[in-house]
Amino acid sequence: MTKPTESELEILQTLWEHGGCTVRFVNDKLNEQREIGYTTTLKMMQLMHEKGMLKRDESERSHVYLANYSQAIAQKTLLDRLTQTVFGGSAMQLVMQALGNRKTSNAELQEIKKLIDQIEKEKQNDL
Amino acid sequence: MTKPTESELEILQTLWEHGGCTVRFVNDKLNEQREIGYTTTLKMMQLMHEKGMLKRDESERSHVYLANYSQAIAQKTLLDRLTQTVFGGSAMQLVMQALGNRKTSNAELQEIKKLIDQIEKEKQNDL
DNA sequence: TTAAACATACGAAAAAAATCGTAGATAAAT
DNA sequence: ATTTATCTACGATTTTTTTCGTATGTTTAA
Repeated sequence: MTKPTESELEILQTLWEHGGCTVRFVNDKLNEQREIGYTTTLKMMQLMHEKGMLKRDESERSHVYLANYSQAIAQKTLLDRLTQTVFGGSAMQLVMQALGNRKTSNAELQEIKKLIDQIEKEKQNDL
Repeated sequence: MTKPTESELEILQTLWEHGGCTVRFVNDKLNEQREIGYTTTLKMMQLMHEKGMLKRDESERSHVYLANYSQAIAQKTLLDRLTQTVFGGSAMQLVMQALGNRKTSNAELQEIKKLIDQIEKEKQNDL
């Protein structure tokens, strides 16, 4: 699957969050962020469908679109790319930035620690 | 400063890593990744210079370019955006992915733990 | 001292991404 | 039963990004 553009991501985001959506719904969502014409969104989603990035159900007059590109894959792909392009390949640096630059709740911090412990344990087992 | 495009990032990356560079040098670096003509890179860097994204020293025949857009800012900007667009705003999720999806060394994991402890302490002080 | 290599500037063009108008069909509202 | 609103499809157009050829001047090397 070819990497999504900025606009495509906006749409995917809506679909990831809400599941199956009509063009109308997605367009309304997008318009909460910025002005964008209905047919623009429509065209966009049609193209994404042709590309195989979205699935759609045409049984009703208002077609219902679904993401056919998982959030998990997008996360991995884009995170990898970001790591390469601005963090010189160091995932650690990225993590440090992410943690430092914003308020993360204590509970979240605990969870991350737990995750780290878990990773360390797995490493032990691999020896 | 306007957000850098993909190609601009490639160039910035080289400059961040190597400091002041000639077009020739940058072009050679880029060609280690993919084929790209010399004048293409030249034009690119000239445009970035006009935009204020790069500085340049014209005292020699081969101009020397420097990033005028800090890696730190790029990191923050793009990380924020990625968090919004594919992680539904959750920095934690991003961190988990980053840690889980790749081999991070023990030393690095320790450092992250340390960082977390530090953040927690700071939180204490703020109470 | 001439030819080859290398540099910048400039102008365009090609490619990619985003935007929208209009037509034609169907459904909803009056 | 009309009018109004809503959909999709289609075809362009606009904007942004990427790419490169050519002209022209300056070193370098033969």
